[in-house]
Amino acid sequence: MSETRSRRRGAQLEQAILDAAWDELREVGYARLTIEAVAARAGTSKPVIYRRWAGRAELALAAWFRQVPVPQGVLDTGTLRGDLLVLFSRIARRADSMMNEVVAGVMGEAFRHPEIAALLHDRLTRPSPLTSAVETIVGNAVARAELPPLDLPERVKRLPLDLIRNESTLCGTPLTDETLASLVDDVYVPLLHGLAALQERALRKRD
Amino acid sequence: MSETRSRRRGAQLEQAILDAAWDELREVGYARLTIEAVAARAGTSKPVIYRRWAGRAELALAAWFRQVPVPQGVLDTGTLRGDLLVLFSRIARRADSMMNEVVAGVMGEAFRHPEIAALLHDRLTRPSPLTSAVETIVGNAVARAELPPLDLPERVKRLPLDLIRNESTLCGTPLTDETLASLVDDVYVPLLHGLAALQERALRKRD
DNA sequence: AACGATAAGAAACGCAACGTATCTAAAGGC
DNA sequence: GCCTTTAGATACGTTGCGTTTCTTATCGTT
Repeated sequence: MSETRSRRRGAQLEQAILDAAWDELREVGYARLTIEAVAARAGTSKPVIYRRWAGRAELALAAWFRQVPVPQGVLDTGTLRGDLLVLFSRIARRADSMMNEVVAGVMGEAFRHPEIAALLHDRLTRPSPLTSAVETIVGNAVARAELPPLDLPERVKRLPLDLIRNESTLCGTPLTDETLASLVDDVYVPLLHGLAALQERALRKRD
Repeated sequence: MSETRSRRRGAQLEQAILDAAWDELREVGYARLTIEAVAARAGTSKPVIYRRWAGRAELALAAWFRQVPVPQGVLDTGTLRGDLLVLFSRIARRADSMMNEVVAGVMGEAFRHPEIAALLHDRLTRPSPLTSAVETIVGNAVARAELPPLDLPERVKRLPLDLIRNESTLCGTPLTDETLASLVDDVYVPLLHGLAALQERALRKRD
């Protein structure tokens, strides 16, 4: 056993810690994440971690944010509903792997630490590959004349993720196809039609 | 100091513990809830609590469920949007007092304890005063001919609570009036119109 | 190449809360 | 008034916290 492993510093060490934290998150989840375990796994010690992050929440968020979202290929099933179903299940698949438990756990602490809440909120409301996927899908539907032209409020672009996170955090179990279908059929598609109709109506009234 | 306080048992003791747990929840939140503090506050001891509940999550849920929702007076501002705004802000006011942090915290543990997830899910999807308030409001709007008649899927009845919980858990801070207005104007009202339109369209096609 | 500032790594700290086990004596059922 | 149940008290070992102290490897500078 070589005791000669060189002593890491700076960015290299930071990466190793974040990798270890991510692995721990995947194995035991946020609730059982301990600084000590992360330190052990990264082959370092607690003070090194505490010098960089204030606590579990910051560390977990840093580890999470570093995982770059895999850019997803464009999709076009030919119908709005079909595209949305694919999008929703992609989100759900990615979501239930990890995110929800981390989000839930971190949120619990965000209650007392506004700066953590801010980090989290910022991350989850920022435009993302996901919101632009929504734009593309709706744009395609409009081009197909499945929908009248419409403006998407930011909140509506975020809604798929919010719906899925909500559902998935409450269930614990992975979302079923029926649930995803219900989100699309009972909520999102009607919402898009309603938005388009109301915007059209407002436009007509203005003339 | 009278050491003669009678020794409570059974239901009476249970109430006292749940009251103490609820008070602790309001004071320090779920993240800092400790069994020891609850025991101390209730004037009892840890084993008594562990004999009844398996851990923090179960205790917190029990304390929460026991708090009966205050039945709210009927509301009728004369418009769908107005009624919804009142409803949403009522929910938000009640929600951010406690619920979110407990839900977030419990969800963090639900990840590893399916039976807790089930309890929580059951509680949050069950018909409630809230879902019937939605029914009433929408019913009134239909009666006023603000909306065509429509069936509300269960998911749509639950949506106001879900939207507010989502927003409120992410923000940490109490929801602003603008946020509530955005939920109503960008999401819920369009959704109702879209649902009505699609249902109407489906009906017409069937004939 | 030697020096000095920086920061990693190891160890130990007191603290808080965990969940459990043991014991006593008080309450309620019969 | 006996007897089963169980509340309440106490103490236990354990875990992880967040911090402190100290040694020494690494890096930038001269």
